[in-house]
Amino acid sequence: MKIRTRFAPSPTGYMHIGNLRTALYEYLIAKAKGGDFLLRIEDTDQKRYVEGATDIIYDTLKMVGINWDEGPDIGGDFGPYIQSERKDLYAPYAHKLVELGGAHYCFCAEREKEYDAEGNEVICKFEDPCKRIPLEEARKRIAAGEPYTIRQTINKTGKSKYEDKVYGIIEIDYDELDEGVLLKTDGFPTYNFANVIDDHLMGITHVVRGSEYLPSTPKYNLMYDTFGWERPVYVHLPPVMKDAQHKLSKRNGDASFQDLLAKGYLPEAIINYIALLGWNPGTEQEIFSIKELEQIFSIDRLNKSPAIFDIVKLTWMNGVYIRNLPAEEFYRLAEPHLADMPANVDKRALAAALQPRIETFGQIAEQVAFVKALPDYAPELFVNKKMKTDIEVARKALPLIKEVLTDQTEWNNDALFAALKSLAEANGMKNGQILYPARIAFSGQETTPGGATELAVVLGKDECLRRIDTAIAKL
RNA sequence: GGUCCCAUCGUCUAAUGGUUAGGACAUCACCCUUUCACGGUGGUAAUAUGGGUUCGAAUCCCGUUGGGAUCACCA
Repeated sequence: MKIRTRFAPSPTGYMHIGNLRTALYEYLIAKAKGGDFLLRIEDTDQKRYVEGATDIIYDTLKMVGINWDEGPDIGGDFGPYIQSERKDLYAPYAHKLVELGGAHYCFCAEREKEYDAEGNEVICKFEDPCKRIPLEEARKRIAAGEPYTIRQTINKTGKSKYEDKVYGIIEIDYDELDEGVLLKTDGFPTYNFANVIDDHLMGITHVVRGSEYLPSTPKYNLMYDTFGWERPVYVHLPPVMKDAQHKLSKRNGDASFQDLLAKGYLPEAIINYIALLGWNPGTEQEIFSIKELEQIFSIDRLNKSPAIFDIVKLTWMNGVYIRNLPAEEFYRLAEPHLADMPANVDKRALAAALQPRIETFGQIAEQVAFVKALPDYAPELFVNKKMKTDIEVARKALPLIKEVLTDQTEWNNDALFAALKSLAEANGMKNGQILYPARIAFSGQETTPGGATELAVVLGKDECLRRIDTAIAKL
Protein backbone atom coordinates (compact mmCIF):
# COMPACT_ATOMS: atom_id res chain seq x y z
CA MET A 1 0.00 0.00 0.00
CA LYS A 2 1.19 3.48 -0.82
CA ILE A 3 2.31 5.43 2.21
CA ARG A 4 0.55 8.71 2.85
CA THR A 5 1.70 11.13 5.53
CA ARG A 6 0.62 14.64 6.35
CA PHE A 7 1.95 17.73 8.01
CA ALA A 8 -0.92 19.33 9.89
CA PRO A 9 0.20 22.57 11.48
CA SER A 10 -2.09 25.13 13.01
CA PRO A 11 -1.50 28.62 11.70
CA THR A 12 -0.60 30.28 14.97
CA GLY A 13 2.60 32.09 14.11
CA TYR A 14 6.20 31.26 13.33
CA MET A 15 7.53 27.92 12.37
CA HIS A 16 9.84 26.60 15.01
CA ILE A 17 12.54 24.05 14.57
CA GLY A 18 10.68 21.19 16.24
CA ASN A 19 7.76 21.74 13.90
CA LEU A 20 9.99 21.82 10.87
CA ARG A 21 11.67 18.61 11.91
CA THR A 22 8.30 16.91 12.26
CA ALA A 23 7.38 18.05 8.76
CA LEU A 24 10.74 16.82 7.45
CA TYR A 25 10.35 13.36 8.94
CA GLU A 26 6.77 13.09 7.70
CA TYR A 27 7.97 14.03 4.26
CA LEU A 28 10.92 11.63 4.33
CA ILE A 29 8.88 8.70 5.64
CA ALA A 30 6.59 9.07 2.65
CA LYS A 31 9.26 9.81 0.06
CA ALA A 32 11.63 7.06 1.14
CA LYS A 33 8.91 4.62 0.09
CA GLY A 34 7.60 6.51 -2.90
CA GLY A 35 4.55 7.72 -1.00
CA ASP A 36 2.62 10.95 -0.84
CA PHE A 37 3.09 13.80 1.56
CA LEU A 38 0.24 16.21 2.12
CA LEU A 39 -0.27 19.50 3.82
CA ARG A 40 -3.35 20.20 5.87
CA ILE A 41 -4.02 23.39 7.79
CA GLU A 42 -5.65 22.84 11.17
CA ASP A 43 -7.40 26.05 12.00
CA THR A 44 -10.25 24.80 14.13
CA ASP A 45 -9.31 27.14 16.93
CA GLN A 46 -10.61 30.43 15.62
CA LYS A 47 -9.26 32.29 18.63
CA ARG A 48 -5.66 31.46 17.89
CA TYR A 49 -5.65 32.11 14.18
CA VAL A 50 -2.81 34.40 13.10
CA GLU A 51 -2.99 36.30 9.83
CA GLY A 52 -0.26 35.36 7.41
CA ALA A 53 0.78 32.28 9.33
CA THR A 54 -0.14 29.92 6.51
CA ASP A 55 2.13 31.82 4.15
CA ILE A 56 5.01 31.34 6.55
CA ILE A 57 4.28 27.62 6.50
CA TYR A 58 4.21 27.50 2.69
CA ASP A 59 7.35 29.61 2.31
CA THR A 60 9.34 27.67 4.84
CA LEU A 61 8.53 24.28 3.38
CA LYS A 62 9.28 25.44 -0.15
CA MET A 63 12.55 26.99 0.87
CA VAL A 64 13.87 23.80 2.42
CA GLY A 65 12.62 21.60 -0.39
CA ILE A 66 9.74 19.85 1.33
CA ASN A 67 7.22 19.68 -1.47
CA TRP A 68 3.69 18.51 -0.84
CA ASP A 69 1.71 16.37 -3.24
CA GLU A 70 -1.65 17.63 -2.03
CA GLY A 71 -2.52 20.75 -0.11
CA PRO A 72 -4.73 23.82 0.20
CA ASP A 73 -3.01 25.69 -2.62
CA ILE A 74 -2.60 22.85 -5.10
CA GLY A 75 -5.63 20.77 -4.25
CA GLY A 76 -5.88 17.00 -4.52
CA ASP A 77 -8.48 14.26 -4.46
CA PHE A 78 -9.16 14.51 -0.74
CA GLY A 79 -9.81 18.23 -0.26
CA PRO A 80 -10.48 20.68 1.03
CA TYR A 81 -7.22 20.77 2.94
CA ILE A 82 -8.14 23.51 5.38
CA GLN A 83 -10.13 22.31 8.34
CA SER A 84 -12.30 25.41 8.62
CA GLU A 85 -13.50 24.65 5.08
CA ARG A 86 -14.33 21.14 6.18
CA LYS A 87 -16.39 22.31 9.11
CA ASP A 88 -19.72 20.82 8.02
CA LEU A 89 -18.18 17.47 7.47
CA TYR A 90 -17.37 16.69 11.09
CA ALA A 91 -20.73 17.00 12.86
CA PRO A 92 -22.37 14.09 11.03
CA TYR A 93 -19.48 11.85 12.05
CA ALA A 94 -19.81 13.03 15.63
CA HIS A 95 -23.50 12.22 15.71
CA LYS A 96 -22.76 8.93 14.07
CA LEU A 97 -20.28 8.17 16.81
CA VAL A 98 -22.99 8.88 19.39
CA GLU A 99 -25.22 6.35 17.64
CA LEU A 100 -22.43 3.79 17.66
CA GLY A 101 -21.95 4.30 21.39
CA GLY A 102 -18.53 5.90 21.13
CA ALA A 103 -19.70 9.34 22.25
CA HIS A 104 -22.54 11.15 24.00
CA TYR A 105 -24.18 14.54 24.17
CA CYS A 106 -22.99 16.72 27.03
CA PHE A 107 -24.59 19.81 28.49
CA CYS A 108 -21.96 20.68 31.08
CA ALA A 109 -20.53 24.18 31.29
CA GLU A 110 -16.95 24.64 30.08
CA ARG A 111 -14.57 23.33 32.69
CA GLU A 112 -12.33 25.80 34.42
CA LYS A 113 -8.97 24.97 35.87
CA GLU A 114 -8.70 24.96 39.63
CA TYR A 115 -5.69 26.02 41.66
CA ASP A 116 -4.68 25.28 45.23
CA ALA A 117 -3.44 27.80 47.79
CA GLU A 118 0.06 27.75 46.29
CA GLY A 119 -1.21 28.39 42.82
CA ASN A 120 -0.59 24.89 41.55
CA GLU A 121 -3.10 23.39 39.25
CA VAL A 122 -5.41 20.91 40.93
CA ILE A 123 -5.75 17.77 38.91
CA CYS A 124 -9.01 15.96 39.38
CA LYS A 125 -10.63 13.40 37.19
CA PHE A 126 -13.70 14.51 35.41
CA GLU A 127 -16.68 12.19 35.54
CA ASP A 128 -19.27 13.42 33.09
CA PRO A 129 -22.80 13.19 34.51
CA CYS A 130 -24.29 13.69 31.04
CA LYS A 131 -23.12 10.23 30.14
CA ARG A 132 -26.19 8.87 31.94
CA ILE A 133 -28.73 11.08 30.17
CA PRO A 134 -30.86 8.84 27.96
CA LEU A 135 -30.30 9.54 24.28
CA GLU A 136 -33.94 10.46 23.64
CA GLU A 137 -33.92 13.05 26.40
CA ALA A 138 -30.64 14.52 25.15
CA ARG A 139 -32.05 14.86 21.66
CA LYS A 140 -35.09 16.69 23.01
CA ARG A 141 -32.92 19.17 24.88
CA ILE A 142 -30.90 19.77 21.73
CA ALA A 143 -34.05 20.26 19.72
CA ALA A 144 -35.15 22.79 22.34
CA GLY A 145 -32.04 24.79 21.52
CA GLU A 146 -29.88 23.97 24.53
CA PRO A 147 -26.14 24.37 23.78
CA TYR A 148 -24.28 21.09 23.82
CA THR A 149 -21.02 19.40 23.05
CA ILE A 150 -20.33 15.89 21.95
CA ARG A 151 -18.00 14.08 24.27
CA GLN A 152 -16.20 10.81 23.79
CA THR A 153 -17.59 7.92 25.83
CA ILE A 154 -15.02 5.62 27.34
CA ASN A 155 -15.63 2.33 29.06
CA LYS A 156 -13.21 2.65 31.94
CA THR A 157 -12.30 -0.98 32.39
CA GLY A 158 -9.34 -2.83 30.98
CA LYS A 159 -6.17 -1.76 29.21
CA SER A 160 -5.57 -0.29 25.82
CA LYS A 161 -2.63 -1.42 23.76
CA TYR A 162 -0.99 -0.27 20.56
CA GLU A 163 2.36 -0.31 18.87
CA ASP A 164 4.30 2.80 18.10
CA LYS A 165 7.06 2.56 15.51
CA VAL A 166 9.61 4.32 17.65
CA TYR A 167 8.47 3.70 21.22
CA GLY A 168 7.23 0.15 20.84
CA ILE A 169 4.25 -1.30 22.69
CA ILE A 170 2.33 1.24 24.74
CA GLU A 171 -0.22 0.07 27.28
CA ILE A 172 -2.50 2.42 29.17
CA ASP A 173 -5.47 1.75 31.46
CA TYR A 174 -8.72 2.94 29.96
CA ASP A 175 -9.44 4.44 33.34
CA GLU A 176 -6.68 6.98 32.71
CA LEU A 177 -8.33 8.29 29.59
CA ASP A 178 -10.29 11.48 29.66
CA GLU A 179 -13.68 11.72 28.02
CA GLY A 180 -12.75 14.72 25.96
CA VAL A 181 -14.92 17.02 23.90
CA LEU A 182 -15.10 16.03 20.25
CA LEU A 183 -17.47 18.66 18.92
CA LYS A 184 -17.45 22.07 20.55
CA THR A 185 -20.45 24.28 21.33
CA ASP A 186 -19.58 26.39 18.30
CA GLY A 187 -19.94 23.36 16.10
CA PHE A 188 -16.21 23.09 15.37
CA PRO A 189 -14.46 19.83 16.06
CA THR A 190 -11.58 19.72 18.53
CA TYR A 191 -8.16 18.71 17.31
CA ASN A 192 -8.64 15.21 18.66
CA PHE A 193 -11.70 14.61 16.57
CA ALA A 194 -10.90 16.50 13.39
CA ASN A 195 -7.60 14.73 13.27
CA VAL A 196 -9.09 11.27 13.30
CA ILE A 197 -11.77 12.11 10.76
CA ASP A 198 -9.40 13.88 8.40
CA ASP A 199 -6.64 11.34 8.68
CA HIS A 200 -9.10 8.61 7.84
CA LEU A 201 -10.82 10.50 5.04
CA MET A 202 -7.51 11.53 3.52
CA GLY A 203 -6.18 8.01 3.62
CA ILE A 204 -3.28 8.78 5.94
CA THR A 205 -1.40 5.55 6.59
CA HIS A 206 1.29 6.87 8.96
CA VAL A 207 0.42 9.33 11.69
CA VAL A 208 3.64 11.13 12.61
CA ARG A 209 3.56 13.60 15.49
CA GLY A 210 5.20 14.64 18.74
CA SER A 211 5.53 12.21 21.64
CA GLU A 212 3.19 14.35 23.73
CA TYR A 213 0.39 12.48 21.97
CA LEU A 214 1.62 9.11 23.14
CA PRO A 215 -0.77 8.99 26.15
CA SER A 216 -3.82 10.17 24.24
CA THR A 217 -3.42 7.87 21.26
CA PRO A 218 -5.67 5.18 22.81
CA LYS A 219 -8.52 7.69 22.54
CA TYR A 220 -7.91 7.97 18.82
CA ASN A 221 -7.79 4.22 18.49
CA LEU A 222 -11.12 3.89 20.24
CA MET A 223 -12.67 6.10 17.60
CA TYR A 224 -11.07 4.24 14.72
CA ASP A 225 -12.30 1.00 16.24
CA THR A 226 -15.85 2.23 16.85
CA PHE A 227 -16.15 3.50 13.30
CA GLY A 228 -14.74 0.22 12.08
CA TRP A 229 -11.80 1.98 10.42
CA GLU A 230 -8.29 0.63 10.20
CA ARG A 231 -5.91 2.21 12.70
CA PRO A 232 -2.95 4.06 11.15
CA VAL A 233 0.69 3.27 11.85
CA TYR A 234 1.88 5.55 14.62
CA VAL A 235 5.27 7.25 14.61
CA HIS A 236 5.75 9.43 17.68
CA LEU A 237 8.74 11.73 17.76
CA PRO A 238 10.73 12.83 20.82
CA PRO A 239 10.83 16.56 21.49
CA VAL A 240 13.57 18.93 20.39
CA MET A 241 14.94 20.61 23.49
CA LYS A 242 16.49 24.00 24.17
CA ASP A 243 18.38 22.55 27.14
CA ALA A 244 18.03 19.48 29.30
CA GLN A 245 14.90 20.84 30.97
CA HIS A 246 13.08 22.87 28.38
CA LYS A 247 11.49 22.10 25.11
CA LEU A 248 12.30 24.42 22.26
CA SER A 249 9.51 26.93 21.98
CA LYS A 250 8.88 29.96 19.88
CA ARG A 251 8.88 32.09 22.97
CA ASN A 252 11.84 34.19 24.12
CA GLY A 253 14.39 33.94 21.39
CA ASP A 254 14.42 30.20 20.85
CA ALA A 255 15.48 29.55 17.33
CA SER A 256 12.75 29.68 14.76
CA PHE A 257 13.47 28.96 11.14
CA GLN A 258 12.94 32.62 10.32
CA ASP A 259 15.36 33.74 13.01
CA LEU A 260 18.04 31.43 11.70
CA LEU A 261 17.56 32.67 8.15
CA ALA A 262 17.86 36.24 9.36
CA LYS A 263 21.15 35.41 11.06
CA GLY A 264 22.53 34.10 7.81
CA TYR A 265 22.01 30.36 8.01
CA LEU A 266 21.31 28.50 4.78
CA PRO A 267 18.08 26.49 4.44
CA GLU A 268 20.04 23.47 3.21
CA ALA A 269 22.26 23.53 6.30
CA ILE A 270 19.32 23.93 8.65
CA ILE A 271 17.45 21.02 7.14
CA ASN A 272 20.59 18.87 7.16
CA TYR A 273 21.21 19.65 10.80
CA ILE A 274 17.70 18.98 12.03
CA ALA A 275 17.47 15.76 10.06
CA LEU A 276 20.25 14.48 12.31
CA LEU A 277 18.54 15.63 15.49
CA GLY A 278 16.85 12.39 16.40
CA TRP A 279 17.76 10.31 13.40
CA ASN A 280 21.00 8.93 12.03
CA PRO A 281 21.88 7.12 8.83
CA GLY A 282 23.93 4.40 10.51
CA THR A 283 27.02 5.54 8.64
CA GLU A 284 29.49 8.26 9.44
CA GLN A 285 28.27 10.59 6.75
CA GLU A 286 26.87 13.82 8.13
CA ILE A 287 26.37 16.08 5.15
CA PHE A 288 23.19 15.30 3.26
CA SER A 289 20.99 17.06 0.79
CA ILE A 290 17.27 16.55 1.19
CA LYS A 291 17.31 14.48 -2.00
CA GLU A 292 19.87 12.13 -0.49
CA LEU A 293 17.80 11.88 2.67
CA GLU A 294 14.79 10.86 0.60
CA GLN A 295 16.84 7.91 -0.63
CA ILE A 296 18.15 6.62 2.66
CA PHE A 297 15.70 7.65 5.37
CA SER A 298 14.22 4.86 7.43
CA ILE A 299 11.87 4.85 10.39
CA ASP A 300 13.88 2.30 12.37
CA ARG A 301 16.78 4.65 12.80
CA LEU A 302 14.63 7.20 14.56
CA ASN A 303 15.70 7.91 18.11
CA LYS A 304 13.39 7.99 21.11
CA SER A 305 15.20 10.23 23.54
CA PRO A 306 14.91 14.01 23.39
CA ALA A 307 17.64 15.91 21.53
CA ILE A 308 19.04 19.27 22.52
CA PHE A 309 19.26 21.79 19.72
CA ASP A 310 22.92 22.78 19.47
CA ILE A 311 23.39 26.04 17.63
CA VAL A 312 27.18 25.57 17.73
CA LYS A 313 27.05 22.43 15.65
CA LEU A 314 24.52 23.97 13.29
CA THR A 315 26.89 26.89 12.89
CA TRP A 316 29.73 24.55 12.01
CA MET A 317 27.57 22.76 9.48
CA ASN A 318 26.48 26.06 8.00
CA GLY A 319 30.16 26.89 7.59
CA VAL A 320 30.65 23.68 5.66
CA TYR A 321 27.81 24.64 3.32
CA ILE A 322 29.19 28.15 2.91
CA ARG A 323 32.66 26.89 2.02
CA ASN A 324 31.16 24.49 -0.50
CA LEU A 325 29.26 27.26 -2.27
CA PRO A 326 30.46 28.16 -5.79
CA ALA A 327 32.22 31.54 -5.59
CA GLU A 328 29.48 33.18 -7.68
CA GLU A 329 26.73 31.94 -5.42
CA PHE A 330 28.64 32.98 -2.33
CA TYR A 331 29.09 36.44 -3.75
CA ARG A 332 25.40 36.73 -4.55
CA LEU A 333 24.51 35.87 -0.95
CA ALA A 334 27.26 37.95 0.65
CA GLU A 335 26.72 41.06 -1.45
CA PRO A 336 23.72 42.38 0.56
CA HIS A 337 25.89 42.27 3.68
CA LEU A 338 28.51 44.34 1.91
CA ALA A 339 26.06 47.04 0.89
CA ASP A 340 27.61 49.79 3.00
CA MET A 341 31.16 49.29 1.76
CA PRO A 342 32.83 52.35 0.17
CA ALA A 343 32.38 52.51 -3.59
CA ASN A 344 36.02 51.90 -4.44
CA VAL A 345 36.16 48.63 -2.54
CA ASP A 346 36.53 45.49 -4.61
CA LYS A 347 33.64 43.53 -3.18
CA ARG A 348 34.51 40.42 -5.10
CA ALA A 349 37.99 40.30 -3.64
CA LEU A 350 36.55 40.92 -0.21
CA ALA A 351 33.95 38.19 -0.66
CA ALA A 352 36.62 35.74 -1.78
CA ALA A 353 38.57 36.42 1.41
CA LEU A 354 35.44 36.10 3.50
CA GLN A 355 34.19 32.78 2.19
CA PRO A 356 36.50 30.47 4.15
CA ARG A 357 36.31 32.71 7.21
CA ILE A 358 32.65 32.95 8.08
CA GLU A 359 30.15 30.38 9.27
CA THR A 360 27.06 32.54 8.93
CA PHE A 361 26.43 35.53 6.71
CA GLY A 362 25.59 37.51 9.80
CA GLN A 363 29.28 37.43 10.72
CA ILE A 364 30.27 39.51 7.71
CA ALA A 365 29.47 42.86 9.27
CA GLU A 366 31.96 42.61 12.12
CA GLN A 367 34.65 41.15 9.89
CA VAL A 368 34.58 44.03 7.44
CA ALA A 369 33.90 46.88 9.86
CA PHE A 370 37.48 48.14 9.46
CA VAL A 371 37.10 48.77 5.74
CA LYS A 372 34.70 51.64 6.27
CA ALA A 373 36.47 53.16 9.22
CA LEU A 374 39.79 52.33 10.81
CA PRO A 375 39.09 51.60 14.47
CA ASP A 376 41.05 53.43 17.13
CA TYR A 377 43.31 50.57 18.12
CA ALA A 378 46.02 50.28 20.77
CA PRO A 379 49.69 50.11 19.64
CA GLU A 380 49.97 46.84 21.61
CA LEU A 381 48.21 45.16 18.69
CA PHE A 382 51.57 45.21 16.94
CA VAL A 383 52.99 42.81 19.48
CA ASN A 384 52.84 39.17 18.46
CA LYS A 385 55.24 36.66 19.91
CA LYS A 386 54.79 33.99 17.31
CA MET A 387 55.37 36.40 14.44
CA LYS A 388 58.34 37.85 16.34
CA THR A 389 57.02 41.33 16.06
CA ASP A 390 56.69 44.07 18.65
CA ILE A 391 56.48 47.83 18.67
CA GLU A 392 60.19 48.19 17.86
CA VAL A 393 59.85 45.95 14.83
CA ALA A 394 56.76 47.84 13.71
CA ARG A 395 58.60 51.15 14.00
CA LYS A 396 61.28 49.84 11.73
CA ALA A 397 58.97 48.01 9.32
CA LEU A 398 56.21 50.51 8.68
CA PRO A 399 58.33 53.25 7.04
CA LEU A 400 59.99 50.62 4.85
CA ILE A 401 56.60 49.25 3.85
CA LYS A 402 55.39 52.73 3.04
CA GLU A 403 58.34 53.30 0.82
CA VAL A 404 57.83 50.10 -1.12
CA LEU A 405 54.08 50.60 -1.49
CA THR A 406 54.49 54.17 -2.64
CA ASP A 407 56.58 52.95 -5.56
CA GLN A 408 54.34 49.98 -6.22
CA THR A 409 52.42 50.29 -9.47
CA GLU A 410 51.04 46.81 -9.89
CA TRP A 411 48.35 46.65 -7.18
CA ASN A 412 47.32 43.03 -6.93
CA ASN A 413 47.85 40.33 -4.38
CA ASP A 414 50.73 38.47 -6.01
CA ALA A 415 52.69 41.56 -6.91
CA LEU A 416 52.25 43.09 -3.49
CA PHE A 417 53.22 39.88 -1.78
CA ALA A 418 56.34 39.55 -3.92
CA ALA A 419 57.31 43.14 -3.20
CA LEU A 420 56.89 42.84 0.56
CA LYS A 421 58.58 39.49 0.66
CA SER A 422 61.68 40.81 -1.02
CA LEU A 423 61.56 43.80 1.31
CA ALA A 424 61.80 41.42 4.25
CA GLU A 425 64.64 39.57 2.64
CA ALA A 426 66.56 42.72 1.81
CA ASN A 427 66.40 43.81 5.43
CA GLY A 428 67.13 40.43 6.95
CA MET A 429 63.67 40.25 8.50
CA LYS A 430 61.14 37.43 8.61
CA ASN A 431 58.08 37.68 6.38
CA GLY A 432 55.85 37.95 9.39
CA GLN A 433 57.79 40.93 10.71
CA ILE A 434 56.77 42.89 7.66
CA LEU A 435 53.36 41.43 6.95
CA TYR A 436 52.00 41.36 10.47
CA PRO A 437 52.56 45.08 11.12
CA ALA A 438 51.19 45.87 7.68
CA ARG A 439 48.03 43.93 8.36
CA ILE A 440 47.50 45.64 11.71
CA ALA A 441 48.13 49.05 10.22
CA PHE A 442 45.61 48.42 7.44
CA SER A 443 42.87 47.03 9.66
CA GLY A 444 43.37 47.93 13.29
CA GLN A 445 41.78 44.54 13.98
CA GLU A 446 43.37 41.47 15.44
CA THR A 447 41.48 39.18 13.11
CA THR A 448 40.74 40.10 9.54
CA PRO A 449 39.31 38.58 6.37
CA GLY A 450 42.62 37.87 4.76
CA GLY A 451 46.28 38.67 5.08
CA ALA A 452 48.04 42.03 4.69
CA THR A 453 48.24 42.00 0.91
CA GLU A 454 44.66 40.88 0.48
CA LEU A 455 43.56 43.79 2.66
CA ALA A 456 45.74 46.11 0.64
CA VAL A 457 43.94 45.12 -2.53
CA VAL A 458 40.56 45.74 -0.88
CA LEU A 459 41.52 49.12 0.55
CA GLY A 460 43.41 50.51 -2.40
CA LYS A 461 46.76 52.26 -2.49
CA ASP A 462 45.85 55.69 -1.15
CA GLU A 463 43.96 54.39 1.82
CA CYS A 464 46.77 51.98 2.67
CA LEU A 465 49.35 54.71 2.70
CA ARG A 466 47.11 56.88 4.86
CA ARG A 467 46.66 54.07 7.35
CA ILE A 468 50.38 53.43 7.53
CA ASP A 469 50.87 57.08 8.44
CA THR A 470 48.24 56.71 11.17
CA ALA A 471 50.10 53.70 12.50
CA ILE A 472 53.48 55.41 12.47
CA ALA A 473 51.95 58.32 14.36
CA LYS A 474 50.70 55.94 17.03
CA LEU A 475 54.16 54.55 17.66
C1' G B 1 -0.21 13.61 42.60
C1' G B 2 -1.94 9.40 38.89
C1' U B 3 -0.31 7.53 34.27
C1' C B 4 3.07 7.21 30.18
C1' C B 5 7.95 7.98 28.26
C1' C B 6 13.32 8.73 28.42
C1' A B 7 18.68 7.95 30.34
C1' U B 8 26.31 6.32 26.23
C1' C B 9 31.77 11.86 26.17
C1' G B 10 29.61 19.06 27.59
C1' U B 11 26.25 18.33 22.80
C1' C B 12 24.33 15.12 18.45
C1' U B 13 25.02 10.05 18.17
C1' A B 14 27.25 4.58 16.83
C1' A B 15 27.74 -0.10 18.98
C1' U B 16 20.49 -4.60 18.42
C1' G B 17 24.92 -10.21 24.70
C1' G B 18 31.58 -10.67 23.22
C1' U B 19 34.68 -3.58 20.38
C1' U B 20 41.08 -1.02 23.50
C1' A B 21 32.88 1.66 23.85
C1' G B 22 33.46 4.30 17.39
C1' G B 23 32.33 9.09 14.74
C1' A B 24 30.94 14.40 14.54
C1' C B 25 30.59 19.38 17.03
C1' A B 26 32.89 21.90 20.96
C1' U B 27 37.58 22.05 23.71
C1' C B 28 43.12 21.50 24.17
C1' A B 29 48.00 20.69 21.83
C1' C B 30 50.94 20.44 17.61
C1' C B 31 51.75 21.05 12.16
C1' C B 32 50.84 24.23 7.91
C1' U B 33 50.74 29.52 7.39
C1' U B 34 50.89 36.16 5.52
C1' U B 35 47.32 37.39 11.10
C1' C B 36 42.65 35.06 11.77
C1' A B 37 40.51 31.26 9.40
C1' C B 38 40.59 26.92 6.21
C1' G B 39 43.25 22.28 6.10
C1' G B 40 46.13 18.23 8.63
C1' U B 41 47.69 15.25 13.05
C1' G B 42 46.97 13.98 17.97
C1' G B 43 44.89 14.46 23.08
C1' U B 44 41.11 15.16 27.10
C1' A B 45 36.17 13.33 27.61
C1' A B 46 30.71 8.84 28.33
C1' U B 47 27.61 3.71 29.33
C1' A B 48 23.21 7.92 35.99
C1' U B 49 22.90 4.31 40.26
C1' G B 50 22.03 -0.45 43.02
C1' G B 51 20.71 -5.34 42.39
C1' G B 52 19.91 -9.58 39.42
C1' U B 53 20.12 -13.11 34.67
C1' U B 54 24.56 -14.86 31.90
C1' C B 55 30.85 -17.89 30.82
C1' G B 56 30.23 -12.79 29.31
C1' A B 57 25.82 -6.86 30.04
C1' A B 58 26.04 -0.09 27.52
C1' U B 59 22.83 -3.89 25.54
C1' C B 60 17.96 -8.35 28.98
C1' C B 61 14.94 -8.01 33.97
C1' C B 62 13.77 -5.38 38.71
C1' G B 63 14.45 -1.26 42.05
C1' U B 64 16.43 3.77 42.84
C1' U B 65 17.66 8.57 41.13
C1' G B 66 17.21 12.29 37.58
C1' G B 67 14.54 14.42 33.55
C1' G B 68 10.40 15.00 30.18
C1' A B 69 5.22 14.46 28.71
C1' U B 70 0.11 14.11 29.85
C1' C B 71 -4.43 14.71 32.84
C1' A B 72 -8.53 21.79 28.30
C1' C B 73 -14.85 23.29 24.39
C1' C B 74 -5.35 24.38 22.54
C1' A B 75 -3.37 21.94 18.84
